[in-house]
Amino acid sequence: MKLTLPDGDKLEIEEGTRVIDIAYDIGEGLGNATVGATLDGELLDLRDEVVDEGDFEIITIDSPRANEIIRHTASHVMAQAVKRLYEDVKLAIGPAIDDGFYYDFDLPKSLSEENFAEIKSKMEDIVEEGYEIERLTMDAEEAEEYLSDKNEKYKLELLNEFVSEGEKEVSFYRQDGFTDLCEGPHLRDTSQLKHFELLDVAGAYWRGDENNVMLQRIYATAFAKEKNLKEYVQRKEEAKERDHRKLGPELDLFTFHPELGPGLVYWHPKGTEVLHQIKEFWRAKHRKAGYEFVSTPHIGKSDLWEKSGHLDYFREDMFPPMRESNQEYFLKPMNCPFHIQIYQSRTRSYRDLPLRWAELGTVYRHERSGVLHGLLRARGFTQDDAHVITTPDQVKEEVTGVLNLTFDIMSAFGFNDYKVALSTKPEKAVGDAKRWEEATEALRESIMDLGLDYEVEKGEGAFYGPKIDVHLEDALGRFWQTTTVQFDFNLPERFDMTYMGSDGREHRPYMIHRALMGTLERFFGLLVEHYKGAFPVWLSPVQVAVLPVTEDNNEYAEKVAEKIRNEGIRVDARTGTDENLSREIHEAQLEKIPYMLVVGDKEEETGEVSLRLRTEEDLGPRPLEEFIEFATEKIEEKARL
RNA sequence: GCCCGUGUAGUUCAGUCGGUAGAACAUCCCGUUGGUAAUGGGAAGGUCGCCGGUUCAAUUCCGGCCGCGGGCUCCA
Repeated sequence: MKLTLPDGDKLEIEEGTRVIDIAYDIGEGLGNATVGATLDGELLDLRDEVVDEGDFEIITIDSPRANEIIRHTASHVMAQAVKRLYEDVKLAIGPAIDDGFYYDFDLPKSLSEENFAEIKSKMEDIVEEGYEIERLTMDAEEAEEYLSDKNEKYKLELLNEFVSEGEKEVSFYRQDGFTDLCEGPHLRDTSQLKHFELLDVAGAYWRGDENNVMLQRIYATAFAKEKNLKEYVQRKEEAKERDHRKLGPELDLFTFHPELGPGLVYWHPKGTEVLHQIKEFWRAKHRKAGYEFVSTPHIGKSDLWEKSGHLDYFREDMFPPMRESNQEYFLKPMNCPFHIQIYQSRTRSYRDLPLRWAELGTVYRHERSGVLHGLLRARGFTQDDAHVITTPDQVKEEVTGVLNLTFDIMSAFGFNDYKVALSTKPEKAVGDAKRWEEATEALRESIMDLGLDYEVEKGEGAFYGPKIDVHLEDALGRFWQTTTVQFDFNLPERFDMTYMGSDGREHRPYMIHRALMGTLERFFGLLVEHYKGAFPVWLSPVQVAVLPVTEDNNEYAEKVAEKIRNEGIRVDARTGTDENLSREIHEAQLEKIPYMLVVGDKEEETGEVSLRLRTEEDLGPRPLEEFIEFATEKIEEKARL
């Protein structure tokens, strides 16, 4: 049989030849460097026998795909180290993940970061001792006996599952005395493991189920080159620097006051200014896209939530009710039932559709205490919510419209890379099959029409309808879920929404929930991290700081500021302080104010201002009018600076 | 909600092997009128997260609760 090599050459091999033997066949150097291979993109262990034809590529320790293998082996080495160190350790699972790997253990001792040094040092021993890693296979019975002997109850559970899935044989990997039920792939030798770091210890439920016991998980990472490990650590530090929970209070944008209610945001004047800019922009874009705006109450009687089904299915996530005489009122966790009331206020005709109703609706959800995370996961938040109510034949066009609007808005914030996910019908679902199919197809076709790459998340849709989620990539290459476009077959049914068709009969409309930025809080948080607090001029709470050189220039500074303010630009004259210029610049710099105007005797004489950017560039003096023109233009075009 | 960690001035942190605490920055006051990232001096500021227990004495030891952080689960 033939394999196609990366350079296009065909390699004739005998079926069942091992990866490592193929590598040596190509060249001895390559053979020595081999840690695995890919066949049509699938990762193979170096010990695997190749039985299919396809695109074949050898992986050496330096290739990007090698990380997966390195980390998998690193997780075994870590597990072995933990077993060497502590009593009564049972192994659960230890896979490679995106940025590293982890291993889940069950042991009586509770692990903490203080133990990292000794674990790492034992790992280094195992690396130094340089054990060959061998693979062995056992049939189900043998394996069961072996694992029972070792008292590895979690591994036994996994084994039983494999067997019930029809596996006759399972593989183990062994280095020194350490043997682990494992599919691989792995390195050839523990000495190939060079650069690794333990990162965190955390709890994790066995099999991810909160009804199961909690295991102890150690997160760690490993790389082929020290340089890459350092870069990774740096990236983590950079992310810490950008953390909106640190920058928010530092830049006087917002605070939390947990003693007065965890997960509830207090927006300071500067944060509120930024928020207003975002909202104004959002409104303008929606108006242009043919949306109308609605405003609805924050609370509603229990009848409403009973009818919507929230009290049955969402109650845990709602704040407890407030009572008024013998009635219960609930804070809204969603806006939809209210929008439906507006729809129901009169008989709707097919001529009215589509309706596109948007509201920056503030909702409250009683999120479980452990999940709160600054602005990204709060208990009170504002959705940039809208409901699109359409006839069946308008569905696709409406979805396309929503996606276009999304990308239009996002590009203004400098987001141009996305991941799109289409989630299909889950096992437990309401609504008829035909509607599910139509809606899912409409979503799919819209994505295709826009030429977007997307992934299908099978069965991941909500019980009430399929959805599209969009994840944005930020300046640090991290992805954030923002946009969601969801069909709802449940609420129109529950509220018996109808419209009069051209045939004179009542029809059930399609309803689409959509939030483009997701929630303003979350979006704001991600903007802070994306920009590292240095908002583009149009968003900056203070766009210009006027800095007098001495107090004698205060009057001129005020005059300059007034002229700028009259042009609608947000400006702050720093005349209330007698600090020297360097100090004023230092402070404006820390506040990340885009433009600093230095005004001293020289400027006062000529009616000029000296412009300094927050990027530390001194652009020198220019007439005030010229600066105003410059700034206005930058704001207009939504420039970064 | 669960596991681990953690909680000292506005902020970042030190400290007390049980005798009620200290620095830097920020704040306020005084002096300096300074030309592109921190002027000098002084003052004020903390029931050491909350409640309970042990003790002559608790910020320190023990227990409970709350919050925060890293994860897990959850996000109809």
